[in-house]
Amino acid sequence: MTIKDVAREANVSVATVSRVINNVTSVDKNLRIRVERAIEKLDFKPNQIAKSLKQDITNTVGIIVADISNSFFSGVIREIERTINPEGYALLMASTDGNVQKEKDAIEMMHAKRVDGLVICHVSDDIEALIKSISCPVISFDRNTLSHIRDTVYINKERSMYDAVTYLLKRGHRDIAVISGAKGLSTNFDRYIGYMRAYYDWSLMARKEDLYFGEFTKEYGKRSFESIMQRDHRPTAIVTGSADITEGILAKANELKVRIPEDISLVSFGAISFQDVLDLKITYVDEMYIEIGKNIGEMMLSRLKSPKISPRLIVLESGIISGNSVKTLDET
Amino acid sequence: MTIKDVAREANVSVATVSRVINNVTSVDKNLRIRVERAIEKLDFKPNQIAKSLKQDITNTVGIIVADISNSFFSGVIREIERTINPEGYALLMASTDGNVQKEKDAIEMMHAKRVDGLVICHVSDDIEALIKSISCPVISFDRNTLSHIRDTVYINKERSMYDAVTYLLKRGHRDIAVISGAKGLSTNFDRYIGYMRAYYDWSLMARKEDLYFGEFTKEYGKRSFESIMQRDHRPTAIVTGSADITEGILAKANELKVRIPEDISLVSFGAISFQDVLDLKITYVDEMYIEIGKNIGEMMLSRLKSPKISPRLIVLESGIISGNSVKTLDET
DNA sequence: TAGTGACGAGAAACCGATTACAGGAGATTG
DNA sequence: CAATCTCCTGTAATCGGTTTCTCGTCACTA
Repeated sequence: MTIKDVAREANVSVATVSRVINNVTSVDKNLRIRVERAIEKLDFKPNQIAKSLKQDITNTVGIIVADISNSFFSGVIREIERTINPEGYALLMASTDGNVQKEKDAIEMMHAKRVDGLVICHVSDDIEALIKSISCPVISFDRNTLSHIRDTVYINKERSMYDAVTYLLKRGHRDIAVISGAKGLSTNFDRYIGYMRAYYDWSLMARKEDLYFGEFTKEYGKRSFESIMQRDHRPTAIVTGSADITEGILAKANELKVRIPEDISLVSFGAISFQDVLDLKITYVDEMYIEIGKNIGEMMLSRLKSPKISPRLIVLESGIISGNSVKTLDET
Repeated sequence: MTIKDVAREANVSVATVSRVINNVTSVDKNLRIRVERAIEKLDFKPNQIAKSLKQDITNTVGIIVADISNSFFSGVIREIERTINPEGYALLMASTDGNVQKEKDAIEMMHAKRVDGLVICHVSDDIEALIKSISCPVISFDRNTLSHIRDTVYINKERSMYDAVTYLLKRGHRDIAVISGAKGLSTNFDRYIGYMRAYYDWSLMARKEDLYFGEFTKEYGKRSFESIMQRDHRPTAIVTGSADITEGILAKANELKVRIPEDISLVSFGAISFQDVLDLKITYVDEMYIEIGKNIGEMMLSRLKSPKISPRLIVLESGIISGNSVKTLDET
């Protein structure tokens, strides 16, 4: 079932059929009706692949993240879809599991399939050459790409961490631990700098043993928290790097009968989904996945319309939502 | 940058380049080397679109669900991806928001893009004609498609509901409410039948006012629970249709200071993610998204290899995981 | 040495659409 | 009324690969 069959059925040329379908230039009314009848009769559906080949447009945007079942990513993706779908774009997705090779494979696959645009939350910095070699617009998110001139959307994590730590310092905490994801990610470097800057501004020395940079997982949250609880000298507060980590901490705290905030205070990056089920309201930094997704989607649409405009950087400033997971300490 | 450029650079025909790339038939060693050098030098990446057009194979599987940010769906999708990625398939996704028109659009889009296979958790039964018209294999999941002969993967929800209700009946409950999603979905019809069957077997009459069929959302869970709490004659137990609904109930119960299981017992379809944070362990029916995703992925791969074999139905039997959210009532 | 077969490489058709180009019919103008 | 212009429509090229077909070369056999 191709455009040829329709042309034969309607007794016109394939060109005319194509013109009717895309209603470009005026077509004689009678012919148009004949073609439309034929299309209906044969239940003809144009082959996008052929169209894409000729026009070099696929109406597809690729998205590469570590794990689509992570609620932050799936939230962002959902919002991107909501934004670009009305304009006719579909979403081709790939997960990397944080694996550099998989990430490279995913980028090559997206290029091979000629996506019109690519959204990526990259794991490795080793992909710049690859990205440069593919010709479509690329938007990075949740990662700072200082040196690389490219469209980017992210939350100012340095600022957020600075605010979170300052929030704790103001309430008397002087020994604050950080539990976050892999050290190599820019998003964690940003957190590190924010932490150090707050300590610097308060003329305090940070302790190396207070920095836990491992994985953005519930499991890592559990492990780190347990290890903190076994220390002789414990921090009085913890800032986590993601909602998953926070959940791990809460689970382990529940298991070990550690009370929050009585025994240790907690500030989370990202809200946990069951906030309203607990009497404990976690103080958290909003991860704003809806805003991020929307910004990415809109940026992509504008970029697809005008590829030539210079790269833009959208830095979202997030705020702290106060709960009751932080205890105010007496100054001594 | 096309295969022609490579052919010119290597001073061979395009056919030879193609043969080298796909290493089909033997190619002279010298020529092969020349071609490989040219590919490397020009950094040539074949255009999948062109290949797809000729071969009528896109190496892409489509997936259509209501909402990708729903944790059940994103979990299933992740597992599907894990299964089919190693075989070279990518995932094209579309959300429907439970909207019939969007669902139809999504199916047409998938067909236009000529996916090799399609996985769908459909909203409407009104799509059979559409599905039949597209020529690729289609797998339904989490929906019973009694009348339609098609590959299907789902959990036996009738049985699960029967077990859940029986579990409660055995513990002395005689007035059990159900809060679940839209009445029109087969998955809820199945729950309904399971519920009625249990009541029948125990020679009890079900009450119409105990059946809340609305939406699979946290919000609906809250609303329904609140309305239950305002009733004069309250049920002693609730079975929910999804983890989202359960979360809504827990949130509202926390707000209204209703204690579980002291004031009302609860059984959930699907585990909540923060089970281990609470002292309350919800008794739940495992939703088995990993098994579902894996079964779908494997079914799809086998189907893509042998399209002719007759449709298969995989019905997963789920079990009840006991917690402490159900109170045993004294028989009166 | 002529005939046969195997093998490898290039030419060209092909996939299914879009689109540049050419040409015919009818309208407009001098 | 002839020349020119417009407007449609069809023919054929095109997108970038794959694949069939054809043909030349070489080894082997009779």
